[in-house]
Amino acid sequence: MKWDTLEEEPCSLARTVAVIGDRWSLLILRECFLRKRRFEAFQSSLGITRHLLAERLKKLVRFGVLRRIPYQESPKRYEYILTQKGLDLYPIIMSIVHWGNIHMVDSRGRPMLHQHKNCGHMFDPVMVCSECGEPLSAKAVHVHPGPGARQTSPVHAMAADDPKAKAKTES
Amino acid sequence: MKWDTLEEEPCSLARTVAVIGDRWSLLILRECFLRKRRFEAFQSSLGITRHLLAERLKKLVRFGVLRRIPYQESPKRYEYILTQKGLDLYPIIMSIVHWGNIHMVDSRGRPMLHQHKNCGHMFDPVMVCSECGEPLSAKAVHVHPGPGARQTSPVHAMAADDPKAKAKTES
DNA sequence: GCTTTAAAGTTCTATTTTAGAACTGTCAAT
DNA sequence: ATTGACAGTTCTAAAATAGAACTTTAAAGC
Repeated sequence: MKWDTLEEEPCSLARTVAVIGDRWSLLILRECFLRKRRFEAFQSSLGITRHLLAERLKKLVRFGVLRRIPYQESPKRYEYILTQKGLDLYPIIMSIVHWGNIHMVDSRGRPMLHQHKNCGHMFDPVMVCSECGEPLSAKAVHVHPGPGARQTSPVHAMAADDPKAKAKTES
Repeated sequence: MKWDTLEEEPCSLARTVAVIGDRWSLLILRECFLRKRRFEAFQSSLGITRHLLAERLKKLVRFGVLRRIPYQESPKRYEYILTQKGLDLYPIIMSIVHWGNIHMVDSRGRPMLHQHKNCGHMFDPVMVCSECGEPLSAKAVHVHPGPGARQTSPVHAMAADDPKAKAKTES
């Protein structure tokens, strides 16, 4: 698969993976949510190569997740801050952290604890149904094709406008 | 960074990224949640190379996310099913899909819709506080070091038992 | 009996990505 | 005049991925 076409696939998971589904982007975003903003700060706390960091930051800016903003003139210096689109990644980050807390911690326990300012308590994130408020599980969800669904063919066969593509993948 | 040590870092996000943070794993897991179980089914619907698919399935089995189970004898054939640890990835998958639904869909609309069997409604996933039930946002959360937190040094400087490592990274 | 088909991989080379280190340009501070 | 901070860029070597062909076991069709 060509990864530069992943973002055009008729699948919201695939399109999001085009943005965050590589080895470094989620770690960079973790730093963003921990209020890091600058190139040197990212580089030194992650140990990412400068080359890759520059590339990933460009990609995140291109996708509108980060904004590159000058924080001083002469020499012109920039910092990277989360846009609203970037802030909206918070549930993804938190659900990843929570899964790690449950399934990947060692005997020392959790590296981080989270406190909800609204209620004051230490908490875990819980994913619930927007309609009834009950916690969600895979088995309680039924999936339907939406208006943007592909017709029949699998992802990788869609590119060419080959009239036989559909028949071929169904054989 | 060596990616085979990522899973030992004192960060639940990094440890989870060690499991799902590559280009294919999340797409494979999407298929798992859509009830796909077999090698050929994964391969043909994703277009992943057979080599990579075999590697990724091994990795997911090694991490306890999938279990490899024989479904027939002679010739012995196996299928891959989600463990409880794997099923617990559902909030991650759903939050990724939801972000894509909000920020990455084209004019045709969502590729998939989700119906909650419990209440019958089409829904979106919402992440709430386990203690007060309110929806979460990054700005309403305060982060504290937990019992498994690293002491002071950044990730990449922790490996060697070099007594100067700590001082060096603080300079 | 011989050939084809299916499933679940394995093996091979070519291409792309990433790692690791050094280098650049602009300015402020010493 | 030199050093250092910051935000990158440029290079080569190593690793990962793509793409295709090959393997094994056994059932099905002729």
